[in-house]
Amino acid sequence: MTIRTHSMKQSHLFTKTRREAPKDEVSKNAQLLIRAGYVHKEMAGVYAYLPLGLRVQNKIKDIVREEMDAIGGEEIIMTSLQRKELWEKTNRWDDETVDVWFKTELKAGGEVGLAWSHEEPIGEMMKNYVSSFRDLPIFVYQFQTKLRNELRAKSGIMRGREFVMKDMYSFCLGEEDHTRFYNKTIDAYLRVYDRLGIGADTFVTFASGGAFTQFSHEFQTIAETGEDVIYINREKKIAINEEVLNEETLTKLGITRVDLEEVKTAEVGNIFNFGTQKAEDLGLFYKNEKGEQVPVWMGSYGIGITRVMGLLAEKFADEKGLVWPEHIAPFRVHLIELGNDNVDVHSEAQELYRELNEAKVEVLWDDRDVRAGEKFADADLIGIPLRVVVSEKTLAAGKFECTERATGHTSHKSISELIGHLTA
RNA sequence: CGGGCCGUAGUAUACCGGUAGUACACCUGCUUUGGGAGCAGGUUGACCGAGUUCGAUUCUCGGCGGCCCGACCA
Repeated sequence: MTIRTHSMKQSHLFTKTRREAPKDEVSKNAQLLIRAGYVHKEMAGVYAYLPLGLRVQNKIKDIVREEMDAIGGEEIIMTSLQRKELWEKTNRWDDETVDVWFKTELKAGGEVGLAWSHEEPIGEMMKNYVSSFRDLPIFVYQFQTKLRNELRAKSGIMRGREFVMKDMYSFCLGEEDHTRFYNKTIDAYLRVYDRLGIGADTFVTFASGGAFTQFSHEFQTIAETGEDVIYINREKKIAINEEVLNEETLTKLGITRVDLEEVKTAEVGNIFNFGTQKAEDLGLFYKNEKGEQVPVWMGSYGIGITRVMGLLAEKFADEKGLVWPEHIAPFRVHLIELGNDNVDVHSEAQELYRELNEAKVEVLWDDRDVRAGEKFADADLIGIPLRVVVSEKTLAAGKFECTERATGHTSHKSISELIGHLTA
């Protein structure tokens, strides 16, 4: 699990909120995330993740990590610099074939590529570890920064030139094993999207498959900012990408065109069956029980971590700012202390902060010496699920004022009631 | 890569062929203190290069950068 501090004082946070978004930032996710201090734009399509943004990114990764581990994934990190020769083996070094390459040269001589995918390097690496049928299956995954020289970056953090992706690769004995794992991954992905709060809007989508299978599967989430158009059947919970929408597909899936609803979506995941072609190109073989040389059956499985974050930012927001789901929010509680010059209020806030920490509740404590209105506006913008106010009023009442960001619902709770509520 | 729009303080916006004004932010002081406070004072700016011109932030060209539409996303 990611190690991070549980809580922090807002006076310690170096980022600031902004009243206005940069004028040339049109996408909603970038506007909100920049205004609230989650990300910093370095250049078009390239964003830095600041303390709040990194916490959110890590929460998303944690959920994905748990689900990948649960189906047998082993986490690794591959390299960002990649060998030219490797990609020449599969004829994908050429800019004509792959048009998103960033390439550079070693001072010592030789050309290297900057990682836009890891299919080839990981297949090559596995030659070191796979030689017998006893070595398979292998499922590995990583969270890695991908670099893609897109002609046009757009949509804030949803389509950048540098972005974080979870990519998993499966290495199986043959089609049967592969299919079993492939289907397990579909279930795992659906659990991920459920836990991210977008399960109801996310559809497994039939898309063009490439050289080895008729279809690949995309995971598409209904979203206004989406770049894709898909056709969904809510009842059967299936969807078809427009690129494969034809009579043949419809017949195969047992539906007709009138059963389908056209929606705009964002692709949040994509999984592929490579068959044995890539292993053959790379020379990744194993010996079966009979001593025969057999190519490994490969698959790849991606989730765009930062794209999902952008999508969540857009989907969970209102006119005041971000409204993070509980398991994604950078903190669980935003503790607002009003009237810092009141010694009793301050010590009460300190005590609450201490007790919440002890109860393992992540808190952002707004201990700044600014006016109430500014604290409330910032809290709304930052979008932490529960706002807890400590002030002279709450001190007199003997209970804290607790307001849910999503609903605006306010209740008054004692420390023990609050902790009970949060740890229930 | 094709097409379009744009580039003025940290941010957002004005005006202007004669060296730039406002708001927020920031700094100082006083007042204020439950929904982005008030007053007073202060700091900060024309993307780069060339051309036209007596003079260019303003006009022209080029570069660089940003956003949008399309294409692309194997």
